[in-house]
Amino acid sequence: MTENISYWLMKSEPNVYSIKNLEKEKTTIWDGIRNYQARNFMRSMKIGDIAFFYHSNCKVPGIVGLMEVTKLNIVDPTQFDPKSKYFDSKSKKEFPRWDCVEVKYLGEYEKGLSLEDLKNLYKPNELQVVRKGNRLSIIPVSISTAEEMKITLGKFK
DNA sequence: GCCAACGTTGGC
DNA sequence: GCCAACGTTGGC
Repeated sequence: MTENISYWLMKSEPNVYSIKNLEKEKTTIWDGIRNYQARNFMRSMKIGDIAFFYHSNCKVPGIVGLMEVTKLNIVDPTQFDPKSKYFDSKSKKEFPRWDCVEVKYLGEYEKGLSLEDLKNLYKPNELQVVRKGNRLSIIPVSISTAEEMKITLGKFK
């Protein structure tokens, strides 16, 4: 029963929220997304979808782990919290602007794939994250690329 | 710290 | 609706 699964890549800065944080928490809501394209990708996710956990803005950026989408359409609470850096004064409770998904920890890879590895393996049209200047924090990954990457990534720790 | 590549905002 | 100015992301 894998025919309807979509694959994604989700970035997080490890000094903000790393794969170790997710390992401890087991699940998390992917809050703080303030980009419409990224939000819309989350809206098109389905339960059971698989996402690669990517560490960005760090010494060795790259894929470090794997997650599964477990809940959809969660209103992002940080948009209503004036103390949060993600507070959005224009978002109304009746019409929340930002929503997200919950994801579950599946594992951290023994080796992972650095951005440098990914650039050697894939062309920009095969994997958006290797495209120069790509700033989108949630991007779709094609089934063929994703399945190949899973094989290359190998075992969890 | 620099800067390329965007996305957003707001004046007109 | 255009576009300049500004802000942010994120690799390097």
